[in-house]
Amino acid sequence: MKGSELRDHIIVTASDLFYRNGYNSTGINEIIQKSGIAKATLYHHFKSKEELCLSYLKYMNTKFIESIKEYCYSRPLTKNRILSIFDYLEEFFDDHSFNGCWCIKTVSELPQEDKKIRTEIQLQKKQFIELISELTQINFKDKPSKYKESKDRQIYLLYESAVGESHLHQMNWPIIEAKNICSQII
Amino acid sequence: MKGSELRDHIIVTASDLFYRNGYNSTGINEIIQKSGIAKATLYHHFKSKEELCLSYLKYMNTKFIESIKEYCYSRPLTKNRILSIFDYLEEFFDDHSFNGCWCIKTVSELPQEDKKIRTEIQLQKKQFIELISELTQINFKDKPSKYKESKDRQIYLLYESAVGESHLHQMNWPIIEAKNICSQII
DNA sequence: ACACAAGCAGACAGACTTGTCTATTTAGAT
DNA sequence: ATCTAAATAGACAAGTCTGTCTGCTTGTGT
Repeated sequence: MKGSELRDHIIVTASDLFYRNGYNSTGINEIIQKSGIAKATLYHHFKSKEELCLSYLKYMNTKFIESIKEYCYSRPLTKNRILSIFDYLEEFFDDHSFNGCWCIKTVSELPQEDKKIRTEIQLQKKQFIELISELTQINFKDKPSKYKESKDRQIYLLYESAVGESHLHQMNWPIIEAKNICSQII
Repeated sequence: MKGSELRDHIIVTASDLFYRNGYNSTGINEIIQKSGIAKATLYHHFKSKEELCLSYLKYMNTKFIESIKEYCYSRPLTKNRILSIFDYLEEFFDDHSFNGCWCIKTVSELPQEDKKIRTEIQLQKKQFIELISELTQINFKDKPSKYKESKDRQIYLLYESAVGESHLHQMNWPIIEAKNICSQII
């Protein structure tokens, strides 16, 4: 395995563990064991566990944005296209790997002082709102831009609660209800 | 200080630390130091840190439910009364002690296997939905009970995202937008 | 063929963690 | 006044954690 491939391999392995079992509950030793690498190798590629955490968040976000984009853009360009974000979430929820929002999980485990992680997460959320904004380009066309901005944020809120609450209650009604609200406000 | 008073004192101190700095980041030694008690005393009142965690969650919930009930029931009994839950949240948000949802925070830090904590949290959320249901008794009166149940859950979702996202972004627009949506669907 | 970078295994430091235990003192109830 | 239960301080066990370091092996480019 070449250097950069190995780095990615570590990120994938660590991401799976962080997302499934939590950041603090996942030790460096577990990561190197599951990755099949030496500890010195890990610290050769990442200067600290926190840097690995940042890579984990970025990896999850990249995968998510690419995947949901592909899913939603394959839908017909109508006012209802935005609703497909909830269909995407339902498929993700049914997947055994679903474990809620990695941003919320991670931020909950870290002290507030950790600015690097917090700004990365806020960046990711902004990026997601931007995606929503693209998906609603056909909606709210004759309304002022302030209005659209507000609507996009509202849809974002609905999606976020659908993720968090479906995970918390281990049921899919939050996704269905969030989609219902969304169809009312678009 | 009498026995039960001391127990409550420990819970209050621990709750402040857990909520502010996180469950895993708060050690037993910090709790006893801030409480001004001996370690053996803590373990006399709580058999483990997990039991103290459960007391923390119950304490936060009791305080919250009592406080929001008092706030909302003082509002006139109209269809808009339910909107006051967002006004309550805004006041809580402006308070320096606001740090998001303790349930989400705690569940994010614990392994999934921890059933005791998870069921307590699901219980608290059900209790909160029940409170919403009381506040919307005047709304949806002529609709079937299934319809009201659905609406109550939707309002619950809006409140939850308002809590989580206002905390994440450190801004109050999620509260305002959630309230806006709510006023549209009631 | 040789050099250098990157991998390996794992010991180790040092700082944390929860929970137990001993030994002593305090305070309230009968 | 005496007895019992609960408080105190703090050492300690047994384990966790991250990150560093040494010594050795492998593989690739020139």
